[in-house]
Amino acid sequence: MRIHLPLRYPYSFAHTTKRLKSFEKSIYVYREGAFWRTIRGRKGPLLLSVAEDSERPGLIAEIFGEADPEEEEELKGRIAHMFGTDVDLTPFYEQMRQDPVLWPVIEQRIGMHLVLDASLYECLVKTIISQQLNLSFAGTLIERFIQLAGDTGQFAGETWKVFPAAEQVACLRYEDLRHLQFNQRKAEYIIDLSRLIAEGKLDLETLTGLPDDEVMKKLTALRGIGRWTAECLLMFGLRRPDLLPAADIGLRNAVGRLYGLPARPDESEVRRIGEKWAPYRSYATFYLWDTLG
DNA sequence: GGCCAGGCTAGCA
DNA sequence: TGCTAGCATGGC
Repeated sequence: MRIHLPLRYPYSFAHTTKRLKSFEKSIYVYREGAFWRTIRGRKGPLLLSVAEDSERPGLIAEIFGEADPEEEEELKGRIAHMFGTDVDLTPFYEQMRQDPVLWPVIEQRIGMHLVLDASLYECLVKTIISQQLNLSFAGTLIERFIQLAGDTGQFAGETWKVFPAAEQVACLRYEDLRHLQFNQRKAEYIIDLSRLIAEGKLDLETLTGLPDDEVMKKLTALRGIGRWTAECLLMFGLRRPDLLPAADIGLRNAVGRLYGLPARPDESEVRRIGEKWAPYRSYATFYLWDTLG
């Protein structure tokens, strides 16, 4: 199945996928100009490749595996949402020109969009795993988690891992994750969350229609999810435009460095500096994180 | 070896 | 309501 996706420019596929290369593991691969990963379709795992369309402006997505023909429109919508193809960055850029410190950072990355995870569940689990860990080790743990709990798909003779569904993780024991070097509480957070979903007591998709503050309230009521994790889901799972995870250590470092502050700013200082980025604080955060490399 | 990581909870004042 | 120790382990 081949799907053409028109783009809203400015859109730089190179800037947009650059960040993904650092996540290259079993479910993310970037080769020959195309981004590859597995997703879950109605009938089972699918392999997705996305690249720039060489014949006309836009992206071209190819889907391998047993996709339901009636699923095409749905898949098109999902991929468009993942890659932000209908997001217009122009108003954000117009506003950021007013910030002489941040603008040069943005100007070097014109057309950089955010690529979302394939599901809210995947986003939430990855974010919980990443809590308080350096990104390198967090990536190692995510990879081990996928290898342990994820299933596999066969596509054109190649075997691919698929990010596990909540039902698969719900069957694990805490000690299974302990063996991967998760701490006890993180193992509990992830398995307990997965059990809630598998038992039908929590439906992350219902968050899609709620305003930011209600999403925050629902998520932070769950054990293991604090403000930072909820903000990350809003930004990286739901593509909400105006979040500022001001307590985030990486964001504080980036702001301190860029604005030439004598010491790392605290949360309130970041919030004060970031006020002028509203209503696009998520994008400002995303571009600032990108400066950390 | 020591300190820090794109935090959160539980326990205490 | 606000503060803090403890968590586990890699990276530097």
